[in-house]
Amino acid sequence: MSLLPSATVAEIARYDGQTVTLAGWVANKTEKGKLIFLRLRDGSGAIQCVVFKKNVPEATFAAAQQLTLESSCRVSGAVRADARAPGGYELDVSALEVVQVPAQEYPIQPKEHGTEFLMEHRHLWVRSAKQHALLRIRAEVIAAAQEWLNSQGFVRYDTPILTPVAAEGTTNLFATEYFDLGPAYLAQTGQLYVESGMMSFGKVYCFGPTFRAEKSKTRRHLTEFWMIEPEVAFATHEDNLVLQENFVSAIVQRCLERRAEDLKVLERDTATLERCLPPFPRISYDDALALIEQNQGQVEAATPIPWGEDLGAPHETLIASKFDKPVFVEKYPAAVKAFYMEPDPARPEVALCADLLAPEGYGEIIGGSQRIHDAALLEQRLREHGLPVESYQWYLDLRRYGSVPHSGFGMGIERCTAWIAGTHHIRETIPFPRMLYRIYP
RNA sequence: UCCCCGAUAGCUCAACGGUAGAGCGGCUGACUGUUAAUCAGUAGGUUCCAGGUUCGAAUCCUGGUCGGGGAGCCA
Repeated sequence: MSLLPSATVAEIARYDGQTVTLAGWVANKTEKGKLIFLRLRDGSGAIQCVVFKKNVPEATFAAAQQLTLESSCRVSGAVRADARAPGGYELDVSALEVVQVPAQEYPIQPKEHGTEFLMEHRHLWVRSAKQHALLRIRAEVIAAAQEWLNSQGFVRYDTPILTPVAAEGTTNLFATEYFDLGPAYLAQTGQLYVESGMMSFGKVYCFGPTFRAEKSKTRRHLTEFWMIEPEVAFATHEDNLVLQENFVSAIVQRCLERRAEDLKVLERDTATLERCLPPFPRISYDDALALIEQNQGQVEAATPIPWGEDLGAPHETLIASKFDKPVFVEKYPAAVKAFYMEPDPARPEVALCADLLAPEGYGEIIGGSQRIHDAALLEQRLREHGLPVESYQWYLDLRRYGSVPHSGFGMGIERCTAWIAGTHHIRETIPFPRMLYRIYP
């Protein structure tokens, strides 16, 4: 015997006139004497179920009266199109099987709550309509990203989460003891490892959680976030930018196609998303400095900076505000960037790198570069950054045996989702966000 | 690590040194079209913690705890 429903709310229209059994949770209930309205949520959507006292046995009506918010139940009845019902269809209930009525009142009410309260109840909050829509969009972003790369001939190549050394510096790492082999660190990128796969398969990507012990307390930061990192052999910096704009556009367009309902729930203005088609505008770091100079005062704290200094968050906001599509900022001073970035042959003081800034102030969603493919230069950079060259021998090997120019990038799933969904804070784009002052639940 | 803000009923908040309050939610009752229903009734408090000032502290002061926003850094 199965307890599975015979239909889902998402496909209710095809059952018009038929009797079906739905299974789910009570999202809302209104009693009106001999009439009870239940809004039933089944994971695929929500539908209004109507219980008339005269249409059901006394015990069934009594059971319906007992239901409270988030009670679980199985409901049978005839599907009927009704203009009065939200969603266009409702269920005329003929039978009701209560699975559980909570002993205590469900904490989250259909009204305003504070952030702290909601975060404390994150395990329940994910049932709410807005969170449901947001997490569905996250799932779509992930599926779209992987399926698009697969369709382009990429091979998924999983990189380790426990690593012996730091890729981008040592201060922002979570450490743990690894048996008798000393400290191990949670990966803050899969990039170095994925480069080995690039030499094996040509086009690869890794996808998984990454960890940064940064004491960041902003709406753009999590200590644990998910990143997808493609890497391509023989790809130059230029090729890399083309790949990124095609990749991001494909993800956005797929969300527009398949998650229109969820974007509507979130009241997302989709106009800027629809414009998100290649090519994306590109400006150099030098142009960015000029742009900041010309527009000072427009964004608070976006004050002019001397050449060689990295852009801050307010600067990125100002730059992004000048474009109606994602914009690449390329060729940063090599000194402020990671050790593995290839210098521009025409101007060795800048790196062949780019950040992709999302429109509307959602910040940097991609960071990428062409990688150094010369073993001697790479080793020199390791030394300049004070990194232990012995630990990077395997990484240097990649440049000793058939080295080729290659490029890649990393896209943050949460930041990308926050932008597409139009959510202010990225903590809502992952089921259980990990932040500086929160690890529960 | 630094700067700013906050903590009062289950939730969202008010109470300007002088009796601890409202709305929502809960519970009880009424209602055949509700969409976060409406109406009537009802229960519900260690005002984050510790100390201080004062005749008197939710309110002022000091320290702490927890949380929120931002910076730096990054995706």
